[in-house]
Amino acid sequence: MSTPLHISISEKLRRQITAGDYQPGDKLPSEHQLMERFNVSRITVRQAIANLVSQGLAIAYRGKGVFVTPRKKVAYSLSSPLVFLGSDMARQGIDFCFENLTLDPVPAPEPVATALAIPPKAVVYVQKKLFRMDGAAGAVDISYLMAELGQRFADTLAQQMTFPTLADNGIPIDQVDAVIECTHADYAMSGYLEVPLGHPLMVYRYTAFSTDQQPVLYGETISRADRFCYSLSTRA
Amino acid sequence: MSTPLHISISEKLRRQITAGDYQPGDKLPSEHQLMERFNVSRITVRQAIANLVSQGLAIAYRGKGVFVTPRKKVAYSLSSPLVFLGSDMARQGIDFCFENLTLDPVPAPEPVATALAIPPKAVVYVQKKLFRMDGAAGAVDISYLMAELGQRFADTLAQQMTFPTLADNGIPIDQVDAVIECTHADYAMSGYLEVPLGHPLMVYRYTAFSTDQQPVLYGETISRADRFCYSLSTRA
DNA sequence: TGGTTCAACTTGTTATGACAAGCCACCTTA
DNA sequence: TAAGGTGGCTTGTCATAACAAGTTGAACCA
Repeated sequence: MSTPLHISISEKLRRQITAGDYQPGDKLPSEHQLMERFNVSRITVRQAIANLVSQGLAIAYRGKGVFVTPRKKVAYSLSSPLVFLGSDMARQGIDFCFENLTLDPVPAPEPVATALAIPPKAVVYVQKKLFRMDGAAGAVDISYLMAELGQRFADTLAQQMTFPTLADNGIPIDQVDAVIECTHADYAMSGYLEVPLGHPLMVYRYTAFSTDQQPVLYGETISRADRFCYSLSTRA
Repeated sequence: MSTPLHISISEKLRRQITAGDYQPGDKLPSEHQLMERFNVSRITVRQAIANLVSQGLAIAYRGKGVFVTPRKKVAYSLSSPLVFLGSDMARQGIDFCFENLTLDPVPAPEPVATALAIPPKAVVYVQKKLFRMDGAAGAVDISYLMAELGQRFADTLAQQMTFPTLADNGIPIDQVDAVIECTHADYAMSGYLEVPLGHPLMVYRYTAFSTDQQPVLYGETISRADRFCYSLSTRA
């Protein structure tokens, strides 16, 4: 066997997890128990557990133990971006709500100004929202809205999602250009989303256009990659 | 200071990276040099480097050193999934090619049978392809093709992408349903994609339908999350 | 000059040992 | 009974040590 010990141990545990010997939420044997079971040093056991954690299969709590991570992901449909996110969640049996963190006028940063086709440092409204799924923090949305719209709908935006707010006031969104990528939690995000530093995140970066092809809204939805996925359907 | 040594060291290095002291592609100091610079043990240095790697900022190669990860990501457009992937790459100035790893008839695993609406264990053709961008392994595609199609086009499939092969033979793809999610490299994928275990990956899991609404192809494109992102445009 | 060998340098694996720090249940005490 | 402390469990941090294995370039030989 030229495969490292810690690999063969973490693979053995992985198979036990996927086979159902350890259910989501179950506690794995302690490091000491694994040392005896596999007759290896603690370093090797810890490396094996680190492998599982880095693969998103387990999560360790100091003083408590290592637990199998719950599995199910929530799908966010991209096929019709105008749908209220909450209804998407409700259809999957998830209790969805959002918290308005901030809503302020600021000078537009460079990428925002480019996306919205306005001069750099022109005033835009930036809104930070925290999305909760079944009570747990799941995603943060940071969106930049054209100044006149932000000012006009400030009260509503704090309580209702952005797309419905705009649509209700005669500004339907016609097109959304977006990019999906993967990043890691920095210090700020690890605080918002209650995850460790470096935890994998998905970023949905979008620019929304109104019916007259004018960019109206630019933003990023940053979500826990272990909780979220995106679904879409494309036709020729 | 109650923050662990390895955290403060990796944060120091992270700041140097983001400040540009170490450019993308640059080699970081060796473990030995970092031990002397910070006056700590090798365990601590290795933990600090592991932090950077888990945050996607660096990548380690045995015998060579630790390097700052290159930053630019290649965008894969999802708006028209029928486009030949290579032309997407070429437009971004990327040299694209693929290697046929395997192409074999196998009994369909359960999720494949469900997606293709065939009985479990019915024969399908599974093809593994390795995508190379500028020579470096960037993505693996594992696709399952209905048996009669796999048998008919086996020779062509080893040299040409699947969608063009089907289209050239009168089987155009009309609709693609897909899910995008984030996972981590297991042992097999870390070998294919030349990344460390646990490296973040993006999965594009698709079912392609022909014009008669019949599922024809099911598969997963698994790509390095530090190299790839997905772009899409949706209309109301 | 061309090819091979080898030494030095890199990261990877693994052991042993020690203490810190978080969590929890049990036991003592008021 | 209720409050608080304590001990034993857990994972986290960090040191020293040794060898394995991949990479590279310089020295050597043909």
